[in-house]
Amino acid sequence: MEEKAFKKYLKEKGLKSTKERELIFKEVFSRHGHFDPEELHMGMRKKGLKVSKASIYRTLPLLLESGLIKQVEMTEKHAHYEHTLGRNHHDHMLCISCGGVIEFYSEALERLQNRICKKEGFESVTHTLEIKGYCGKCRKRRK
Amino acid sequence: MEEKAFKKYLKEKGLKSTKERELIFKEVFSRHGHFDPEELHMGMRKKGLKVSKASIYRTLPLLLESGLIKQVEMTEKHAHYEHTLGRNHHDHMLCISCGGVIEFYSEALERLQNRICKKEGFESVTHTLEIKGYCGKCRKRRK
DNA sequence: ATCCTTGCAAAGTGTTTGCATCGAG
DNA sequence: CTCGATGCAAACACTTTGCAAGGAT
Repeated sequence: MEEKAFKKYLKEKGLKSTKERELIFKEVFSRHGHFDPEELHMGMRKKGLKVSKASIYRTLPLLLESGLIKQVEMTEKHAHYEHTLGRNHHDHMLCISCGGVIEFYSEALERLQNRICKKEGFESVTHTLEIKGYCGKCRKRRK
Repeated sequence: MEEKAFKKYLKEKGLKSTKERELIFKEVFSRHGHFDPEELHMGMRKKGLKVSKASIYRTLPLLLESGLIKQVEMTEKHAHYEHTLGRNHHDHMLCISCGGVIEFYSEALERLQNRICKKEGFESVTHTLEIKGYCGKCRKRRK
């Protein structure tokens, strides 16, 4: 199991391997799809494992940092809106190295996405695409 | 101005056109990028317009439903995670209505993205695509 | 006159934190 | 023995709601 990876990460960070962290780790990896902290807590509770929500909330960022889980639905914690008149859509490329942002728009990409949505019976309202990598300048610099 | 569209929407719904709703409408459309309820409230306050936060929170869903604004970067109000082991890359469709998540993968989409990156001189490392909209079930329910 | 809307403050959610205690190293 | 970790409950930040008073139709 990749539990070792987690323990290794904890050790490197000078953090401790505790029973609770182990239990949380197992619960996370027993799941197949997405989960939120609450679901995780309930899942453990049903199995008779008693770990506080606080520990779950404190452990998830560790799993995140260690790369063992990832966050989906980059939820800002509050609602954001924009009005729909006169703004056109674009996507982003984010340079990991210099932090630069390239905005781009591709008609072909939009069309392809729509086709994929149709296949799933999904009605697209909006989307966010972020490609992370290295921009032209930084790529040259790295060589 | 599209203020008429809003008034029309209110009328159809049997709701009233009030001074507060008008002010909120104007503030929303005076903005160019994204905003959150708090920013909106502060913006109005600075102009000496006094409308309660509650009214803002009650008016935004109306603007949303009327299609005059859209919601960005927010589907649910809590964190979601998934673990990264043994799972291959996939993207997500998020249902705005029921919170459901559809995972999908498209080879064609990946290829197209790579092509776009190449054109920009960008070296892609990873990406996240989230399409927000209405899933099949919710689409039917809305009709 | 009716019934929707407002502002306020209280109640809800989801998440974070202070503190006393516990336990891994 | 030493610090980090835990559980609990209080604190937080954002959003929703109950209620009495006000206002649009």
